[in-house]
Amino acid sequence: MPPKSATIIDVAREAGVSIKTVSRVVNQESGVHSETREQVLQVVARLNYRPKQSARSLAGGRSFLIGLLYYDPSAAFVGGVQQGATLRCREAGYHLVVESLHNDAPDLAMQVDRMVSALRPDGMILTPPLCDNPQVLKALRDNHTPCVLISPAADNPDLPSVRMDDIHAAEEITNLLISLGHQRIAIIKGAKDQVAAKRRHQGYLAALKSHRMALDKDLVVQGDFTFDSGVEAAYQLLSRRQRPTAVFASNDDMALGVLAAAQRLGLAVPGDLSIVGFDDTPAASRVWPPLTTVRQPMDEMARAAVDLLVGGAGGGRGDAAAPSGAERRAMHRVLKHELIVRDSTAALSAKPSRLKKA
Amino acid sequence: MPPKSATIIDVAREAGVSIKTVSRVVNQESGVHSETREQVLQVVARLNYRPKQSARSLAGGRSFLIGLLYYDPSAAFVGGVQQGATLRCREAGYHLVVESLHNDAPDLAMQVDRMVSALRPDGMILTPPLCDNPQVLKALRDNHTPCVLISPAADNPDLPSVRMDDIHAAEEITNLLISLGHQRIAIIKGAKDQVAAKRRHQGYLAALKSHRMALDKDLVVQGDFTFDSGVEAAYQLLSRRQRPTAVFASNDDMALGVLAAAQRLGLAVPGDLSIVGFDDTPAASRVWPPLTTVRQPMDEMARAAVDLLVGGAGGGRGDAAAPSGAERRAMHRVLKHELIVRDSTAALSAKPSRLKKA
DNA sequence: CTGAAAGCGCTTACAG
DNA sequence: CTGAAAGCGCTTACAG
Repeated sequence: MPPKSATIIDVAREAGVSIKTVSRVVNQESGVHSETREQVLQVVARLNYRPKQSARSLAGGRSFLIGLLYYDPSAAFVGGVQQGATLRCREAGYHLVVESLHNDAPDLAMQVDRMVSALRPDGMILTPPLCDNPQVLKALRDNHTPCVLISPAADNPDLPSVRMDDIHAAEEITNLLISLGHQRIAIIKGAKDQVAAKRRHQGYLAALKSHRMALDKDLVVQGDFTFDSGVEAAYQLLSRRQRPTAVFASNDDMALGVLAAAQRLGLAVPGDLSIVGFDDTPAASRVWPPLTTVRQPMDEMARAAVDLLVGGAGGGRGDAAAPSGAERRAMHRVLKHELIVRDSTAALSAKPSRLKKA
Repeated sequence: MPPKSATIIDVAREAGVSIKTVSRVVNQESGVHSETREQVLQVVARLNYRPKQSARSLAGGRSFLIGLLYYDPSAAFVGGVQQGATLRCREAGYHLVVESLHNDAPDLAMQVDRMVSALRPDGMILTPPLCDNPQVLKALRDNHTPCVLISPAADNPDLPSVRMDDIHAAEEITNLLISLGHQRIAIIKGAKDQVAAKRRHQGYLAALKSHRMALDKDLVVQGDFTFDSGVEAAYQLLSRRQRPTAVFASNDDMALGVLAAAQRLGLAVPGDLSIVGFDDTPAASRVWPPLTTVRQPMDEMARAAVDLLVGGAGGGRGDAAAPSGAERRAMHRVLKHELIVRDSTAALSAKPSRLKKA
């Protein structure tokens, strides 16, 4: 027989106070005599009392649950987001419920609705591409569930968001290549329908422009963020009569593809070709040479998202009054990224080597 | 004002029945007249009624929550386990709460206790190394929380578990190398304190033995499952006067390290050296050549774990009667792995090439 | 096959 | 600074 665990009534009885006072102490409300508080705290410890989420939730309307919705579980950022979110949730006394959703499921809205109306999470964290999915957003709004968007395609005026500055990061990493003496710097663009792809391309263009370097259309190739598209793009690029001496792949998976292709072609990296990626995925540091890339502050972004949700920032309820300017700024946080310089980049060598046969 | 969502009372009123009958229909209990059932179902649909988890949990003692505890979020298997678990949970009407824990945190037991006594999950899924941590197990037992261990070091007679057969998988992949004509097959062992490392080593030895191949101690090197340890082990191995022609790294991260080292030394893979790993991590197929490896059926393992928990298999309560033989077998499931043959392995070439200079 | 009552363990709103 | 009462929305026993 599971010996029933202590309830608030047990604590109240033992401490000789009302349950309301126990509740006050446990919830750290002010206005309790410090002696009374101590008294209660001791009994709480002795009985190992822990308020039950279901009872608090039913009575108080707060579930102490935060939801995390994601699509592709293997996407570079999901792991980081989840890690940051669980940790921050624990600190704040919340718990993280995760749900893996297909972005194009026909019953997507219903799946979200089911989860939200059953669990009543106090907030929801959405990752791309779900954070840009109108169906998901509507289901959440209909249920009056606050949410925070991680790296949305566009800042939604009504919904708080957290992201990094893709444009500047891309500009910086391109600048790094330029500062190493590279003139023929190719870019492999990401999936057409993803805004991150567009922003990184913009950053690349900005870097060239600020150095008054002409854009060579031959050095711009379309990819789709997959390893295979990186391989293919690399073959295109490296078969040109005038090879690029550096490639900026819009994410690590594609950069890994470029590296693989270069190796097959017998090109030395970084000797014959410098390569940079974006994301700092686990694989980026498990190849040789390890990739120079950009680390997205995923965990910090997730922590910030949790803070927005539990901190009573209150944004995203959908029925709130129009936010003021300052509120708007607090609602859209941009976090600092980090340039990770490793061994896949080097100064342009004086005389580029010939293609060795593969 | 959030328009209050429908409660069981609303449904009962509209359908002209008692709330108990609504409860029966919603919970799919038998013994309701089919006309009544239809009637209720219609109202449920019209009002978009969904029972609230907190109320069900408080009244019924079931939370419809399953917990997943993990340590290293970047560990190869965590992603797969989580994916399988969320999906199966959704099918079963449950939700997955995740928690990232440090295996050596001083307050580990308390962290587990806090989560469990607050949330009262109906079951808990434990991944290595937490599934072998006595503190964690004790905290769960004290709270009478059923749990399932994923790939535990040893089968616990009282606790259900799900795992794959590491020994046979290692034997098979070693056999693959042997069948390709390799005679000098090195192994890089995994972390000393992990049972998977030991089992894979056993499988390697079994394969050699069944082919009456002598064990060359020089070809057995200690690693610790990290990329760096793979690099280091490879340098040791490849600097021997008699190089191995194939390497079995006990996991993909180390195999990637071997690949990186081989490339630095100017060895062709698989031409000069065949490499196999274990895990089928994302990175394994994002390098060139892609790695031959073993896929662990993580998602299926997680699904099986959820089934054991919600299927009322009832194991793991810690206060149950001693299980019978058949029960014991059902409690310890072993799932089928898969050999993934890619391009990092090839038949032994007639004349091994010399070391090119790096 | 159906229902009336009690109760799960908390918080809210109100009093004092 | 503290407490008595009501109620959150369900399920569990129990009746019939």
